[in-house]
Amino acid sequence: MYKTPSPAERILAAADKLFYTKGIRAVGVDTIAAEAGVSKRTLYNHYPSKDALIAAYLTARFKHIAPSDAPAREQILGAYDRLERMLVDGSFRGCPYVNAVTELGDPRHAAAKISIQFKEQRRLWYRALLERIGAKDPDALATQLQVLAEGVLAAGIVRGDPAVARSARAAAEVLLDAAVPRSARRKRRAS
Amino acid sequence: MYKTPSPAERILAAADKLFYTKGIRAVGVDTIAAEAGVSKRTLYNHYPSKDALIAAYLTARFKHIAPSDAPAREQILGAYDRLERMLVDGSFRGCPYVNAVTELGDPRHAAAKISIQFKEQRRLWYRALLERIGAKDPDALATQLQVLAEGVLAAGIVRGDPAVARSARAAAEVLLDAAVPRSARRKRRAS
DNA sequence: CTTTAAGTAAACAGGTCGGTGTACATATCA
DNA sequence: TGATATGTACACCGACCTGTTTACTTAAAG
Repeated sequence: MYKTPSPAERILAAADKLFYTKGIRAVGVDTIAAEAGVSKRTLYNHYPSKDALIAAYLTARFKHIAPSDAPAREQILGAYDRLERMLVDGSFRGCPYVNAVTELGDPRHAAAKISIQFKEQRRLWYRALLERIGAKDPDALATQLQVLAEGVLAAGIVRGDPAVARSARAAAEVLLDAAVPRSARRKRRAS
Repeated sequence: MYKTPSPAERILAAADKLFYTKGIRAVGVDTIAAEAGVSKRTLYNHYPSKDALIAAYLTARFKHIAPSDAPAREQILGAYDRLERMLVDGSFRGCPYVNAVTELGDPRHAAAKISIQFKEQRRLWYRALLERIGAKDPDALATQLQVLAEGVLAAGIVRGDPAVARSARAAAEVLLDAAVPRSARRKRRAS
């Protein structure tokens, strides 16, 4: 059923794994080529430079969150549950976009632009859900919820305690309760 | 009045500036020696390795927050105001401890231990203040406030919008209001 | 005056990095 | 069959990295 992955796909998969877990600057192109089971020449035939490979790596991680019909509050709080699951995973290394900007330093690098786009996409996801439940000032609250998530990712790098994610989830609940008008907070019955 | 800084001090100052603004891996010891106006030999006489210099750089940044008699709530919210000021500064590059762990990757590096200590110290600073105003569950709330701050630092790396810090401050106010018992929230009169 | 400590300048050692050049193998398709 | 595209294997380049060595200069202390 599954086609054997093409060289380009294997290269990207190897780059994803190594760039994320070891760090972009810590991994050389030779290592990626070896991990992909591909010669360095082939790697450079598919990606003209390491920078291009970095950009492809970040773009490929740019996963859109599947739209869902679940209650908005559940979806939002679910994001923090996912963070908690990421934290317990041994290969957790924080946010790949923040890491890339940190490691590369240069704000003109393509990675910087991709990272900004990703963060904004996430913020808009929060905001759309907040508008759906009629939260007041959904724009500011979306920023707050995302900063909270960002904080979990950052804190998780230095000490991956999943309790941090649970605390953030609890904080998000407080913020939601304070911003969602009482009329919209009717009890949901089991279905 | 000011003594001319010793070589060791100049080296540390140069390392601080370059490590923070350009990144640890992006800066070589030669560059630091040149910036300090010191030969490489002298640098290695004071710091036996780059790793030792990195550790010294992080330790030197380990500033304890000056204890203050100001109201606890003011002190806590003031932390977010300081974040906002950092964001507008052009040389802002996020949290040096998180950056170091990200850039070095190795969790056994001395930088990792130093970073954990720093983060825990900050968390305890929040907690002590929260206990003083009788917040309920000061331990969890301290974590939440710190995650919020951490999130501002991380978000500021990819897009240094100071509005993020203001949003975080507002979120902190909501969290504080929800956790501080009504009895302790008596109006403070102008003095 | 001489000794000793601490500094400079510059070359060097051994290694890794990103990236290229060359020669050879394989597979597809006209 | 033979042309073309795509792959491998591997040596090679220049640049830069951490860290060391050598030889020379200062400056203060006994």
